Amino acid sequence: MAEPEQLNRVFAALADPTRRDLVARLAAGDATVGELAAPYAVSLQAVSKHLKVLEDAGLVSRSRDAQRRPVHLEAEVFDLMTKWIERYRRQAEERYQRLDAVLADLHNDDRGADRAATDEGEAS
Amino acid sequence: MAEPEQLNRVFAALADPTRRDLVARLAAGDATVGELAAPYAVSLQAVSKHLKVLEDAGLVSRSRDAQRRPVHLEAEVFDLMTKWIERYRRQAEERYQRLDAVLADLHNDDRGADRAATDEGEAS
DNA sequence: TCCTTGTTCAACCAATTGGTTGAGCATGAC
DNA sequence: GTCATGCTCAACCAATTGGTTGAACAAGGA
Repeated sequence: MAEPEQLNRVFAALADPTRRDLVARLAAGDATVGELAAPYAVSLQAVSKHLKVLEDAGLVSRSRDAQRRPVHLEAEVFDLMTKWIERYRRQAEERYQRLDAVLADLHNDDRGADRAATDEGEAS
Repeated sequence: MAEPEQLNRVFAALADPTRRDLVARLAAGDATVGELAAPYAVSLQAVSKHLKVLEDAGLVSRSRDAQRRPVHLEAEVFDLMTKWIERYRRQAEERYQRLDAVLADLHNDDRGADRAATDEGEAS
């Protein structure tokens, strides 16, 4: 899958609180669709749909065990997101630091100018 | 804003490639709506809507400069996402490590049993 | 073979989303 | 005041989404 398209799907998948909760519970271990659906007020079919969304995003995989379809979290996909996020956070932070440096320089120049003026005043 | 609701909005906001591109460009510095809209094929109003989604998610803020509305990236919100992601990634990784340890133990036991059996064979 | 269990598929519905266009508003320039 | 600029608001449209129910499928147990 193209990376931008996968980013679309992963972010969209995690935009739903039910799906985030599914991911949270799957981090503790694999589970079947029935087990996953039990705590929610919605139908089993709705949960099955949510799992399909997560699967299409590459966040989970499903195998087979008799009638059951155990669901497994594929945590590597998280890296795709954190890489994207960290890249721009770092860029923004570096920009702030440069801005701070410029402001600090301006401040120092001001203080330097003040001190020079004072020195001149004292000398005159 | 409640944290789950903000997570909904932030993830949903970044699920759109145009909005991710806006964030990427804003990481390089503030910009006006017109500047941001220029490279895209869509109308200025569409970009304005995208910026509203990013603003509602807390990802950008807008101030005023005469007729212009400079847009500014609020990079702190990224932390909310990375905190959520890292929590479950760590949990999943720890689980894998425990599983590896169990498998290694089983393997050692097997080798131990093999060796014991061999020893017994050799001893008998 | 038929039944039960676990799950998916299909059709439908209401709400949301991303886009459009046209009108309107805020602000500085004349 | 009038005008131009930069942007938002409102109404609308097609496509997508999250939910429903009912039917169908896959696989083990009686």
